Amino acid sequence: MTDGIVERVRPRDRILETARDMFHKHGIRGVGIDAITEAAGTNKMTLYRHFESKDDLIIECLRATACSANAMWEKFEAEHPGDKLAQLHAWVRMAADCLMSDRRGCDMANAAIELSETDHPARQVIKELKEAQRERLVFLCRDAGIGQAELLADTLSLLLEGARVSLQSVGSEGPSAQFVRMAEGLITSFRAR
Amino acid sequence: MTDGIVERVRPRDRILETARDMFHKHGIRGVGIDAITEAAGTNKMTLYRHFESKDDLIIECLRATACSANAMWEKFEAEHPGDKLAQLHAWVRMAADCLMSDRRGCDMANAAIELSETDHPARQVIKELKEAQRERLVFLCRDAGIGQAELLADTLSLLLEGARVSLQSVGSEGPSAQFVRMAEGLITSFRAR
DNA sequence: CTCTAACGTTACAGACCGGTAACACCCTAG
DNA sequence: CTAGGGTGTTACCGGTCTGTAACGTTAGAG
Repeated sequence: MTDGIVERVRPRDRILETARDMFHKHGIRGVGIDAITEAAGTNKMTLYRHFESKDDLIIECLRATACSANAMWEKFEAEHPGDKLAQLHAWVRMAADCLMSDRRGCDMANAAIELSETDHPARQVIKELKEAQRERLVFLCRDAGIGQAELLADTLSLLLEGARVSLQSVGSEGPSAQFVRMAEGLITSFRAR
Repeated sequence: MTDGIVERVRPRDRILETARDMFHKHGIRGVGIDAITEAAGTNKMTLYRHFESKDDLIIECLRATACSANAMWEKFEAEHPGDKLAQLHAWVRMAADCLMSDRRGCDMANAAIELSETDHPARQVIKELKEAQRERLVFLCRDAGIGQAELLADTLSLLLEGARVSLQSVGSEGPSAQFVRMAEGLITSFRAR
């Protein structure tokens, strides 16, 4: 009955990882506390000893997602140290991989849509984290020597956001299939200005 | 106790309109049958006499939304008969108005995100209706004399989809604020090719 | 070994959900 | 006037949800 290494992981981390995975796959409102704890190999009481409420768990999941995103940015810098343009192309590639390997878009955006209450505690977190991502992309474009850096960054942001949503409504054969072509075309176009 | 004209509208239509409005504002999973019937000035039994289930009601709401969208296209043609390029610009203006006047994006896309089950009956409807919208935009671009019509149409689609999602996560000051500039820039760029 | 803190188990509260049954009512077509 | 279809009312079913209480168990630090 030993689950080996898995059992060595602290319940809190197991809950967090399981919740992230299940929220991502089935949506926040589509997953209950019981389902999470069972999948994490623990129980409801333990969950509520580590998280104040489901909303609190949601927020922690979003923070963890933001953490993963930040790790991506560090990977870009590590793989192309100093070469900001190469990092921008790496961003496009990463985004495309994300579109191909996963049919459920961005956790932040999905959460923002699901949690329609304007005063939901997660909304502020989503906004902050999304703004941070936007800023990083703007800086990357600027440091890559692109004139209208903000406009390119915002355009790329909307394209990716749109592609991840389109993927969920019309599937992988829809407009999102052209994402790389669009993004690379835009970068080329902006560099020529 | 007479509600005047409102009372003259058949319960089915009142339910449909109310459900559309509430699903749009609060999300599908965020609105219950009881809340809809109460807001529509009727009751649960009457709803279930006109709709097989909540899923059925959802689907009918989406069809109604698609109907409204089709009315938009006819308005473009009526306002700029034969002038496809003007109609394309009208599409951009319409999209921008939509972004400014409403903080909750596209009902289809939101539903696709909320209804994460891959076999949900609404998914097929969403896909069909979204594909129809895509086709109309492609034809419009083509008839406007644009060479890479599919690519422009898909890019504009993703931009709008992304803008509507971004609006919900970062608000109106985010990347979506630049939507018109992006769209018009793209049209100009594609026309020059 | 003992003490303690984390964890597990069971049961339950209270609310809400989608959906149905039975029955009373009203308005209109004939 | 009357028959009947559409509508309203009430009560209910079974299920699921978040969150809590009380108590038993385990494992590691000292």
